[in-house]
Amino acid sequence: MTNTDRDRVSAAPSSPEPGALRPTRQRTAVTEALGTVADFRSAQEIHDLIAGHGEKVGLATVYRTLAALADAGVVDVLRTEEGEAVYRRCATTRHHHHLVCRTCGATEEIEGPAVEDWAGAIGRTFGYADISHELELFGTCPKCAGAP
Amino acid sequence: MTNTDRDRVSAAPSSPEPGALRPTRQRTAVTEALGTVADFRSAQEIHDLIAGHGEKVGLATVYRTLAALADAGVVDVLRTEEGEAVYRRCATTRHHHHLVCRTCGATEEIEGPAVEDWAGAIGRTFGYADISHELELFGTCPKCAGAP
DNA sequence: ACACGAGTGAGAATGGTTTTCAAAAGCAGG
DNA sequence: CCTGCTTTTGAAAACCATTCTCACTCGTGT
Repeated sequence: MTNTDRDRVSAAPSSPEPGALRPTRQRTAVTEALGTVADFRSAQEIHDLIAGHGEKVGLATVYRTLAALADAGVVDVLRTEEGEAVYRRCATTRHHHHLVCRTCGATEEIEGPAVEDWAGAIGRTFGYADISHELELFGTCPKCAGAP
Repeated sequence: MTNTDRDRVSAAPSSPEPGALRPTRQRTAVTEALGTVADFRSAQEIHDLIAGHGEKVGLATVYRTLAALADAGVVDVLRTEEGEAVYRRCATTRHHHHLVCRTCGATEEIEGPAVEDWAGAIGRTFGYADISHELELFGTCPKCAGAP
């Protein structure tokens, strides 16, 4: 139920393409805010970011927009230890993972073909189909390790 | 306050080792409930499970006990897509991962020394210290693939 | 049995996220 | 520039998992 499942009415006189989002001031503000930061941010932080920039966008709209973007694969979502959702616009839309500094939040995008293969092999071993996986690394970045 | 000052005991008589949990009816109920299921369950589901068994344990206590068990490494915790925490008593307390059927929730415990090494190597490459990682596989188990 | 701290539970509080719904904005055609 | 239709928005309320509060009970060592 967390899906952005809109009922696309086929009776629409001249309905455009399905799934086409209307470009609005608010949505622009969200994507721009995402562009100004390099690490994962919560919806509320993004909301504050926009506010600090002078614009005013409702929190609900930020959540909606973020969900839509995540849905479209434009942003990556992951959950903090506490279960809070954090978002980040990634350089690539391709499948990849992250190495996140648990102190400052700095993030590196990483790929691991070996892991992908390994996951597939494990799946086959157990007879599981349609294997997918979630993998995130956490650590302390050089900067934070140097100056605690 | 009627301070019966005779207990000037600096070495508290009744606080021996830290981390020693007192065995109570409630805690037994929780661990037993965990023993009757093979897959990951939410705190509330476990609470219901206990209730269905005739026992009555407060939800808050279930949460507390689960947290303690997770803390002790006796149960594994992971987050569902929606951010809900789910718990499972695993066969081993050693570090491992899971292959979870996304249809029926059946779970296999898996180990991947190669992945551990890979994670460490990645960390070193980027100069990150104290590398840890979260990894879960999802798929469709043979049973569910056969009879949808 | 006694005392005292750990453990418990009902309900309130928290806090992130979603929903509601009426008003505002977009879009296409007249 | 109007008109009718749909999408989007936002403030506040609803939701819901989880945690906290606090008076009370239980387990344990003496």
